[in-house]
Amino acid sequence: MGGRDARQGRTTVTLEDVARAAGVHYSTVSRALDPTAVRRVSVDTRKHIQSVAKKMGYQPDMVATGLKRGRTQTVAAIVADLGNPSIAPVLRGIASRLEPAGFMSLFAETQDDSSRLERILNHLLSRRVDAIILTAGRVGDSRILRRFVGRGIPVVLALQGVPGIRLPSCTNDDLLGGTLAAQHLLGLGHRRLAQLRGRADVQSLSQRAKGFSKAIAAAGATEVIIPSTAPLGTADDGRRLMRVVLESKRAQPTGVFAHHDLMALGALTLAEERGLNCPRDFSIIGYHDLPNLERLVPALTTIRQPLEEAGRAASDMVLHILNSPSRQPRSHRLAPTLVVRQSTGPAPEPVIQTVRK
Amino acid sequence: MGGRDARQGRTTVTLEDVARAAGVHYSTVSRALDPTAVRRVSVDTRKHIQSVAKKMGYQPDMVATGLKRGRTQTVAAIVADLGNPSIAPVLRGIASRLEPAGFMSLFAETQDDSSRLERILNHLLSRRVDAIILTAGRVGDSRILRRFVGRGIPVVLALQGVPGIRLPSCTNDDLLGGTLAAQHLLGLGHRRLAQLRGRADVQSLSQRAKGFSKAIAAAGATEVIIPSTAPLGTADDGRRLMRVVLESKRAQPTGVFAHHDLMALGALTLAEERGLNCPRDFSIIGYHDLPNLERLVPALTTIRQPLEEAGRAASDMVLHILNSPSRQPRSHRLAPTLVVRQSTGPAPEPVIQTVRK
DNA sequence: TAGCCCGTGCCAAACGTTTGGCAATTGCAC
DNA sequence: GTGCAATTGCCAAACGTTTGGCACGGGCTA
Repeated sequence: MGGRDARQGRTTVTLEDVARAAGVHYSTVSRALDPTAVRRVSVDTRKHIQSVAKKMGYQPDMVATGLKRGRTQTVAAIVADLGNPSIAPVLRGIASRLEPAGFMSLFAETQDDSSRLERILNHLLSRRVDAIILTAGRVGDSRILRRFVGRGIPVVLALQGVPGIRLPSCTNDDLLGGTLAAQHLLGLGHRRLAQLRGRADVQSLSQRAKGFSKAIAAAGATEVIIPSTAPLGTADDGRRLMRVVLESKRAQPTGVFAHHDLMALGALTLAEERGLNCPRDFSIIGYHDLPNLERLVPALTTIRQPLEEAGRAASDMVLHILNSPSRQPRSHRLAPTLVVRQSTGPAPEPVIQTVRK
Repeated sequence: MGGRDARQGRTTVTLEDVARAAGVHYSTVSRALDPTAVRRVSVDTRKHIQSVAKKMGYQPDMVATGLKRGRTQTVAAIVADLGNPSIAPVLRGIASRLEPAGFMSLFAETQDDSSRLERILNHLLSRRVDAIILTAGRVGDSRILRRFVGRGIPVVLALQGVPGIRLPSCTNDDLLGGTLAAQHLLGLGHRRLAQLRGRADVQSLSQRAKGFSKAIAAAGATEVIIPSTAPLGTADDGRRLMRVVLESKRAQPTGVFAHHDLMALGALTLAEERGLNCPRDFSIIGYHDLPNLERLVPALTTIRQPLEEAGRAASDMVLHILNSPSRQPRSHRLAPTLVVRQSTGPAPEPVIQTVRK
């Protein structure tokens, strides 16, 4: 009695405890603490109850609330791969928006496995999560997702769309990204350009390719087509594709666009092993602006996507849907930006480069 | 009637729906579906009910279950920074263990902010999460955590301990890591060694330093002490500390141990800028085995920690506590391993190196 | 054939909230 | 001083599940 933190042990303090302590009925406590039901309880009882509740450390049980109200003030973000360095900023953007709105954000990982996605969605549904933000869509997932949107739980897509289902989404403008890459190289005087492409069946990558090609065509410059593509977008892929470029009999491109920073990295090291100097002999530009790569020599020019903003925008959509479920929000497309570093420079004098073996 | 997926709309199917369809009381359905209550219902009613439930797509509502049972079959893992590349494998290890045990694992991020940690813990508590795995401990957090262990919810620490509170934990053996680094360099014939240290007030880092120093002393070799430490462990820090080494008037070390791969990276580029060749003139070894760095030239020799195993071990502890809350499990300490690549080699001939400016 | 016990299924009370409805109280105008 | 409305607080039913207890019936033993 009179001690600090009188309550102890594993017991949890309920509405009824607060009511007893405050000398009112527990439903009055519930009303006093619910900001939307202000007018049902007088202002001084309200104040009194609030102070008692605070003193007792009362915290509403979201499980009970969830059962009664049908919503749990929780939004889940599902990602394919937590190890992907692009993901953390997105999740941070999500949390930054949801938290002030009174929602908790929880994260789960599919490991790019559709069956795991299904299990996660089942779990979340049975835990009555209020909405889902998905950055992990794969081709076959529309069937699974359809079951859930049918259940009335809002699903918003971030970063990538899911083919086969129409959902509000917030993606990056990869077409513009490819265009920016091309325009940068063209602006430096390069007239023969090539791209090291990622998988054609990934929409974002094919968009990058398209934006790049169109900008080159529009400027009347030449694109040296490399037919093969990179299955994974790793440094090894980059090396392999760059080898194709360098061993081609045709005139070499002086500007290269890699669809992924790691590919650019691999391409760069291979070219330097073969005696070429970047950016003197050729320029290269990557994509993603991966962390920890700024320190490379030469530091990589790249395309940066507004990841945190993508997370924020996706959360805003979710909040919008939860507040006014009447109408679906419009999908966004966010603009990437060019980050110029040392791996791109003026086009070399127009002498056909020969590879020194 | 006869159609596929007769049920539709946003309605959810409850125990009572199943009971009506199966022609039994809903409590019988509950028992038929609960594997621990097998013996209260005959085997054929059981089978019948199960098939009906499956056909109707019944899924128990964990919110209602949670309210009644007090547990939600959910474990949360809290991390400081989702962008830290060491984290994803740990979380994957956690999920891999929890999932087959019937638990869902959810992730949350503190952004290394104690107040956010407190808010997250409150949220999780009010959502009746069954246990918490924390990899985000900071010095001041013991007070916050104490409140939660008092509430009877198991907390297990992974990767790093939290000073000031005794909790079952599963950490990496940094002392051994430092020892391995030293022994590797000593085995290559290096006799003058130095370390680029991280913050002394981070326990894991001071342990690395200690292991390294002790192994050198035990071998009768010389440690060139660099007094300053790296506040962040970035490449910039590495450059700065390496500059101190190279500009010292004393005889240069030939083997260097950086407490973080990125520091090693910075140190390496600085040394090469100053005309030194790695591994001919000096060897360097990092820590963490960061992804995407294998491709560097020279590829970094480093210490790899068993991250996924740390996640698995932490989950095992959680499951153990949940199954038999009587006794606290013993804390683990996991052994890191040495990954030899190209940045370490035989010690150069014993000629005092001079830095070419 | 009577008595017991066990196997089976139903009832109803919780878990901690929210919330519509109603009763009690107050303040006001006449 | 009475009637009325407005204000405030209480009751109780729900949300979907778990689970102790009880009733019923049938098979066994005596």
